[in-house]
Amino acid sequence: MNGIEELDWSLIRALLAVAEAGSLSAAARACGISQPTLGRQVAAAERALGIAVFRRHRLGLELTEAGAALIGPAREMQAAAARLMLAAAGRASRLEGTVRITASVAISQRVLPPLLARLRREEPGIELELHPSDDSDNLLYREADIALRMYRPEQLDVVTCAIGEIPLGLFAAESYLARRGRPASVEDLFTHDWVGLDRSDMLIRGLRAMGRPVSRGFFGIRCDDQQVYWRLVEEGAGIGIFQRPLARRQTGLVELFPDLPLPRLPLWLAAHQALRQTPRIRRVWDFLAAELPDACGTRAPA
Amino acid sequence: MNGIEELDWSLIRALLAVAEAGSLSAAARACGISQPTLGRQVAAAERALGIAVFRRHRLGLELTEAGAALIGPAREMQAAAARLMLAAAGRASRLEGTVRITASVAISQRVLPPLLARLRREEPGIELELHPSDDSDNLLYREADIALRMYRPEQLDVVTCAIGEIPLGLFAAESYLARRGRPASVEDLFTHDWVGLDRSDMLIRGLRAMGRPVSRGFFGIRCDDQQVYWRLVEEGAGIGIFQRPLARRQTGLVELFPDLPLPRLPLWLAAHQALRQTPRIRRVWDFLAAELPDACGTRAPA
DNA sequence: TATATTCCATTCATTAATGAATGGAATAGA
DNA sequence: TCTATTCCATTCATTAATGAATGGAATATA
Repeated sequence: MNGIEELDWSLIRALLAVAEAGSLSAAARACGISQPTLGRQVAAAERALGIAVFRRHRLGLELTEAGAALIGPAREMQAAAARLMLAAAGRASRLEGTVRITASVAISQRVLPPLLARLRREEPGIELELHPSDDSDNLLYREADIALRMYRPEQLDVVTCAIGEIPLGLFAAESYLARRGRPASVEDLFTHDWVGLDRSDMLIRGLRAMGRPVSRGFFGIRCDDQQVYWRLVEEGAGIGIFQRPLARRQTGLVELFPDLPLPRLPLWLAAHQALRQTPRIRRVWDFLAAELPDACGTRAPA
Repeated sequence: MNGIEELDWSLIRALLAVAEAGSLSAAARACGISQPTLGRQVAAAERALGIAVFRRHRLGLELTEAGAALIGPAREMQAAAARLMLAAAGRASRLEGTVRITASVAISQRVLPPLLARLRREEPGIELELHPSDDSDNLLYREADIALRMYRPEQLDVVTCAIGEIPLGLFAAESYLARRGRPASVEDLFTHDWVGLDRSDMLIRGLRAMGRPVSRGFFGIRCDDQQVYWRLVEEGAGIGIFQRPLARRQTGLVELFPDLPLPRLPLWLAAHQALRQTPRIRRVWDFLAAELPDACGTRAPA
């Protein structure tokens, strides 16, 4: 290739990865290649372009002024590449390839495994990647094809489907109740130990809506990590609030005041509009839309 | 690399090259790689994208409908890559690297060698590529950094510099004149044999402007290839018209009627605007702008 | 001060990509 | 009908790219 088309486009992508990650090692990890390889690719790009794109220092690589001038076009290539791949995905007709799903940690652990196992049996050509995450970051576009979210994503170009509302319930471990006694009334509930959340104010807002304003200090122990939250309640650290259908499957947990009106968690399925036309993603979407209401207990028993 | 950034960008370029060339072999030649390699790259891209980008048939590869949807984004990547490389070239500060020059065959052979040899001695860090071509295709953007043209390029973004006008002269070989006698008058000229051009009508137009309209058949022998044209006249095939300064350096050729008013050939230097700011290209440009008027005889003797 | 961590750069063995050579198919022209 | 040409696809040897391992430097921490 002659003239200005000499530069291998893959090298441009290497430049962009390093510019974004700030170091060879971090960029190499993100790209799934080795650090020496990426270093060589950056060096090759610099030789081909005739400029120093980065300054090397201990904590990584920093764009030179000349290098910074390349980032705009590199990003445009990236966006165009994304469009190309979306266009191709929209034309793929086989039920093959990878579908990446992101969902909360709780749902990833307690709802999706049996469903996805079944889906794999029904569609052996479709490979599934499950990314548990409680981050509310918008992962949808870059790292997942389908997202399960407890709020309605409002990003442009994203298609959403309401699965239902997940009922919540108060639960305590049998060991806790054996030690502290079972709350005799709703008022009594608030004399007990609770497990709370650290940075999230979800529980505080929920209790305020019940007419019970509390502060962070009300929760003697707090943790945002859902897995750890479950373990704390299971071990008798206090009363916790869970998605009722999931907690009812957990032995050793007792529901308190099942008829107490608690807020419900909405559950939405989301996918990028263009990707959703891809047969494999369409298949997974339809499967989840059909199966999740029952699996999450969002549908009243018939 | 996760998500939609999985596809090696170099494969996209391969797709584009084949889409534009219409066959693996032609695209491979244009890219300077082998046909099997390109075939593999296209196959790898098709596998990664999960669609058939091309239909193979005897005379090459034809875009499928799905493949055609990819060309827009691929072209956008190409444009962005070009912008990136222009940005980099504008930041290169060393007098190093390759400069590609295109000029007519005659000038490439008879004018530029001594000049470029000298430039190489003055600037050993600059590598030069010379592409002789009589094509009036716009090669400027893709295959050459600097072009010498006998017309003023009017493409947008191209900077031009007038070098001067090359005087033309009528010449014949001594052997021809020994055999046919020297033309006694201008009228006598037209009873002689002439070497003409095949597809180009330049000579016909020139003679018409002299009040001597002739048809193609007036030239008993015709060839568009400049090298062959020279050889034919040298071998005594007939009278030819040449750039006077170049022909005067050729032993064995005699100029006829030096005072006969003939059209003159304009000579222009052209470069892409953004590229011309690159130090090495700037250096070559300045050198040629300074040296070419004398070398081509476009400047009147002081 | 010693240890741990993270970074980039280099070496060497392994793997992947490439190109030369070849074959088969289709078409045009003598 | 035979030959020449151009195309894509395949095989095998060669070359280039890659990754594991390693080393040195800089910084933070016990």
